Amino acid sequence: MGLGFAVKVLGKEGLKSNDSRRWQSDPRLSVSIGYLHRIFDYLQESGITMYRISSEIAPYITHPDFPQFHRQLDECEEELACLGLRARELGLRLSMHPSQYIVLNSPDERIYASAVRDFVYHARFLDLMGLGPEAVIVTHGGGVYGDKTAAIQRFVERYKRLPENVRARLVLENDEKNYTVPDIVQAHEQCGVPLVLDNLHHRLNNPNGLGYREVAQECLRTWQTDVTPKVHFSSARTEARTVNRRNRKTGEVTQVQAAPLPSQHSDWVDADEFVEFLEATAGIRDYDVMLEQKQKDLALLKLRADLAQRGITTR
DNA sequence: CGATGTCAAGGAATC
DNA sequence: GATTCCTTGACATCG
Repeated sequence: MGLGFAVKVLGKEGLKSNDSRRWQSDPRLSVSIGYLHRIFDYLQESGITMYRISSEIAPYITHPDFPQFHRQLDECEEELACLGLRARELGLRLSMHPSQYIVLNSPDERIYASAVRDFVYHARFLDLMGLGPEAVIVTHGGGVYGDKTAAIQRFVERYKRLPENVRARLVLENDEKNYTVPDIVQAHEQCGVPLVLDNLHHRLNNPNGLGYREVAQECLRTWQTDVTPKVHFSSARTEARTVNRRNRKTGEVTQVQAAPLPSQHSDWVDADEFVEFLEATAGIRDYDVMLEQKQKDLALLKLRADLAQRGITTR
């Protein structure tokens, strides 16, 4: 089982995950690629084999108002091939996760069109790196718009019409508000999209009270036999945090103990909870785990150590 | 330098 | 139909 983390590196100073300057400063994908090389160095040093690349890696590349950014992939073909070669040498499993604004099933044709543009850019980015089918693009079901069946149907029809290289990488994850595991299973049955199980989202959005084993069985079987399935795992924050709250009228700032929202990610993985998940899903099929904790790579390394103490080894 | 405001983008709830 | 929240981190701006 491989363990991965998302985007931001905390274990080493000065590692940026993308060129995040504003458009006025002419940010560039080539700068981001340089950052990724440094991150790959760190992954190699720390023995981490899975990583989610920032979706902001190519700044403004699909922004309708800034055509000067739209050709960045063409400009960086060689650099991307070189970066991808390195990723393969290091045995990295890479992935991407477009932002919440990318909604394939929106009834608004313009939003649909921009979602396709964004997926096309993500897929081409991974293609230019020469990565295999394990390098997936994760998305959510989108909005419900008052009729979930119709909304799922729209996702399915549009998925079928995506370019082949996008369909080869796009995978669907259950979310904490709209699309449950049974909902995304319905989408899979109609278009074949592989499914990513997110344990925390499942805990928050599980009206039928399904157990980890049954939802894992449903999701893991949706992946081709030659690609290792991926799940998302995170422990929820349970402790209250001290937050500064500003009074709207007076501007006065007071410190308040904020109860955790059930959907907030905790700093660290609860190893007991993780083992519980492992045991619940044992024997179904091998899978990789993308961790989504606040402490990012540090949480991964701590979990790896905690698991090793229990005799469980991870990549 | 620290504090605060802003950011390209959607959806849903609220009025 | 318009406004606000959701949630997030880093950049930009202001004092």
